[in-house]
Amino acid sequence: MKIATWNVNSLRVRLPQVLRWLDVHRPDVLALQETKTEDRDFPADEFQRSGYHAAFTGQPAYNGVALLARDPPHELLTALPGSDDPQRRVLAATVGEVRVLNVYVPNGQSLDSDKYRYKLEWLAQLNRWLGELLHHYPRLVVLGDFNIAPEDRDVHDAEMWRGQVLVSAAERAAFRSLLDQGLTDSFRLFEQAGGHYSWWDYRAAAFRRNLGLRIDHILLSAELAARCHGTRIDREPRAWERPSDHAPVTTELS
DNA sequence: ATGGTGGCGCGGCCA
Repeated sequence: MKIATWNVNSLRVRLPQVLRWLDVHRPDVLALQETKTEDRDFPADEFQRSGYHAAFTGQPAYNGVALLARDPPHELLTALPGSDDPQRRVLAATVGEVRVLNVYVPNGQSLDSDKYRYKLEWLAQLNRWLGELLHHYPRLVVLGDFNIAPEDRDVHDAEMWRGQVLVSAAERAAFRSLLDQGLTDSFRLFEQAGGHYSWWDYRAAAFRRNLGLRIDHILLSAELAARCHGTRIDREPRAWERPSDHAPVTTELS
């Protein structure tokens, strides 16, 4: 089973790239973030023609998450439990025997921002939900744009980034809490080296110079981690014309 | 050079 995640930074702009990528890689599940698409405008028909069912929760201009799946997704949830947050950042569904939780974690903007406090509170809510999720769904994958580089080796220049948003100690502690509850960063099951990134700023030719961060993750419950054969970051679409600033990440499970 | 690029939507916000 192939499960992938991709922050597309506008599905309207990136639809041809997503269809192209799906056609080549044929994942069983693709989680999208930053669709920036209202539900009534979601291009479900286009994905249907490519053999994918779609589940989605979106809003105009910002946020928005979706799941594309070859088998129909069911038991949909579109928010953190008990949350009345209007920002569309969560989509959970069951596909086959796997529970999939697609997240678009808030960016946080800067450490002195209200958005940073919102990010940490959002992560605390996710952490509070996770124990229950793992209890109910031993085959759980939590994936998406976490907007956190977990360790210095996930950052192109750790000294330059030190203390900034996406790498701060509080964000990393929140990410670590997800792992401590029983999730595994599937990328690190197979690759220990630095220099592997999933996001590169549009500015300053960051991709060409590989000045990136690894902030898109596929986290697996113990049962799924034991079945994981590999997780890779596909840099190819980042080099296409008019790319997303994020690369897709894919994991393979037996 | 507190810049740079991109998306949304048409001014300013967000990443």
